[in-house]
Amino acid sequence: MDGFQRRKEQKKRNILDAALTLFMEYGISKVSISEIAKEANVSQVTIYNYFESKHQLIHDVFIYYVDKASSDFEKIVYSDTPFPDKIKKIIFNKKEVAKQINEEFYQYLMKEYSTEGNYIEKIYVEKAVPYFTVLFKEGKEQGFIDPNLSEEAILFYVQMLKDYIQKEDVYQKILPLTEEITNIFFYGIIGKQKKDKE
Amino acid sequence: MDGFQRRKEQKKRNILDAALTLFMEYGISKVSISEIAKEANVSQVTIYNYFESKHQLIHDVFIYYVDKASSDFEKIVYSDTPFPDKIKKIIFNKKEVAKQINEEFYQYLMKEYSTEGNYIEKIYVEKAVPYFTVLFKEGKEQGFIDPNLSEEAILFYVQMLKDYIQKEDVYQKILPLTEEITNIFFYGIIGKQKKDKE
Amino acid sequence: MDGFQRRKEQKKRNILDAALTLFMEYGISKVSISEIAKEANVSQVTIYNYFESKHQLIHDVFIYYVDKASSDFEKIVYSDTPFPDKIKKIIFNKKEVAKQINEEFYQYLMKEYSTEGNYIEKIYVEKAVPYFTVLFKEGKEQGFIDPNLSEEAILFYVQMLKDYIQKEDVYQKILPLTEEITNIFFYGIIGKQKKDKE
Amino acid sequence: MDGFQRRKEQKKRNILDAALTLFMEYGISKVSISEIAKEANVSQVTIYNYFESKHQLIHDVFIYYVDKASSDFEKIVYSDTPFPDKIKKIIFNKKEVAKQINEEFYQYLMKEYSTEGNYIEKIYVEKAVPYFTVLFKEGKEQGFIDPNLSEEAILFYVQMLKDYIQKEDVYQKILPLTEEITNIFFYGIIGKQKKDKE
DNA sequence: AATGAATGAGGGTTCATTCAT
DNA sequence: GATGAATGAACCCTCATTCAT
Repeated sequence: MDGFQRRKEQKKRNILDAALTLFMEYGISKVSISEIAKEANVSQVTIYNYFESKHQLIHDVFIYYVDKASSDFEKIVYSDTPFPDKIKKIIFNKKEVAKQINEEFYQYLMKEYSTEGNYIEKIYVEKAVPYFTVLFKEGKEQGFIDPNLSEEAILFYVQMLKDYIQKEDVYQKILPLTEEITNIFFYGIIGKQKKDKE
Repeated sequence: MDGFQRRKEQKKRNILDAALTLFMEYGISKVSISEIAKEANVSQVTIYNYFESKHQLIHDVFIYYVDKASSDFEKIVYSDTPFPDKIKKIIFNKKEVAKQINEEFYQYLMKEYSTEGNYIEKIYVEKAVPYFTVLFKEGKEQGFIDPNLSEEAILFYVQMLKDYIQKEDVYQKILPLTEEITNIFFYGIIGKQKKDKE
Repeated sequence: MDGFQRRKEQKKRNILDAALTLFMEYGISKVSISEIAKEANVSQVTIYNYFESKHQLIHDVFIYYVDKASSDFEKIVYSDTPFPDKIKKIIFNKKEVAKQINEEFYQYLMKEYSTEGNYIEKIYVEKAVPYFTVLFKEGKEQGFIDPNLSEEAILFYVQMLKDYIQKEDVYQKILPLTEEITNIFFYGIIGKQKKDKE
Repeated sequence: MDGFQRRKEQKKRNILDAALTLFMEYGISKVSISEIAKEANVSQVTIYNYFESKHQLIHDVFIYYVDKASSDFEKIVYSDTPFPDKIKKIIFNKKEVAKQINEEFYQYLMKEYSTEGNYIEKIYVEKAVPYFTVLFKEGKEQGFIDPNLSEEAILFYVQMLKDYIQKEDVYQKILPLTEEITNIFFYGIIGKQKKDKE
């Protein structure tokens, strides 16, 4: 990739970054192309030169986001850390993805692309799910996960916790409860039971 | 309340209903005053006569919504049903509130009102939390809830499950996992452990 | 029609007039909604309140124009004037329609509506052709028109002359040739031939 | 002209051809520089290197067009064909110019250049009129044209028929009327009269 | 000479809100 | 009190044109 290409890619990334930041902060429909342009220090038209339409930009930002996020997953999953800590990190560590993803972002994509054969879903599954699979296998082997539980159910559960906690307003309130939440996750609301003869 | 008043109140409710329906279906920013007016069979200006601005309308719709929702809670909490079924109902039963509440609705309010000293939060706490308290007390007495768990933690957990599952797209996917999800909620991902001497 | 209605209709006509004037002067694509708004002394949005889109406005302007034009035809056809003078008037008299119709106007409509089953064509035929028929019958009876000529052919011919001469730039140049053009129309380029025994 | 020059000229022609094609198909204002660039396989800037502005490009395309068209005239006029057939060819033969010229093209030039002392007019007169003159002389000598008719009048008449028939939509409708139209052109709407003692 | 990248100006359209009746 | 009519501001997008390489 020569200098031209590199600078071009850089600018594209600038725009994607600016858009991602704004989308996550204010939602999608509240953010105008002109605001993104200002944030990225380019003209509106430049954005249109790189992305055909706002729709397309949103789509590309999503891909960009999923890429980033799944690469963070990967690091955690293959890191040299005890299983429970990995889970904690995934659920609670906001640093893992630069910032939270605004819910509208997800909603928008789900709606807009629902006609395209769950394209979004497909991408997500391809990129992120494999790492989860590896993680859950580890969890089961080490006795942290009930072997009777399906991968889908656990995936849903982790996803939910993660997504929910990512929300700015929730995050603040939940911080002091981290330990408790983790416990519920592992042992349920009924609490840790003594094992036989333990 | 005389006839005039009553008719006036009725019209106000019509508008609130129309707005709520549309907000939940399409999100807030996608719904225009003109659409609400059409749905409620009044003129746009009539809406302004009752509610100062779109902002104010949204706010009032939220109050209206919370009222409705908490009344549903109340019924469940005080119903003659085993504790686990109450929980299931709260988490999974979509009927409890007419339709799902669009996420943007929540987000919008959280953001718009965050400056107003968590006004929304206050309302929610006042209306809905008391019922949860009653419910959790019951749960602890019957041994379904670890007595060491704080009310906040459980509340958060229930809320999260409930909110998340309310999402249209999630709901469909989760249906077959209902049993498993419930199990995780009660016993954690580690699964049901045998109690001593049980 | 009460006062409200009348004023509304009046405003609609103002807009149609403004649009017609501008379209005929500058063509369709060169005229922006904002210019029409300025010319009609209303805001852009008002135009959108009356006409759904620029497309629709153009369409309505066309109907408006055809109505006006055919009413002018009617007057000429049923007036108490010798046949040749009627023809002359139709072809040369610009006053008959306020101003010339810009060619792009016609083209635009033809293209845009070609999918709608020649809607434009239908309107034109309904409104204007009947008067031509009356006129040609008169011409044939009085021996001014070769009885072997089909109505279509003559209609085409008159139309063409009329349209062509309506063009601003052509009109100026043609004025001194009026007599000659009329002669060619009646007697062809071969000129007036003596009739038998005349 | 060396190789450089020749290649340069070729590229210029490519651009002119591309522009002419597109203008005739879609009109002038609907065609963007970027589309012309794509059609001609050059960059937008290259177009600006050869032609100062879109305005200038349009102008040059017109010259290019008139050149082409008048060369077609020339061939017909000097061909070995009876006079009436030459006329027919000129009026009805679309092949003579690659495709019809979009009306807007003509209009645009007429308007834009009207301030420049009828520059367009001048070019047209210089290039095309001389051939018409030759033709009409032939017509008069052979008795096909009334010797009392001025050249201007006949020129106008032929031009008009030609232009009008060139229109795509008109052309289709007129085809079955060719014979009749020709007759009207030669003998007028009054029809062929018997000559004395004929 | 040729191009990819960038842009100011402007176009059609929608929206929350106000005016006038 | 209720409404039809009107609007300023903003949005997405396109275009002719220029900059930088």
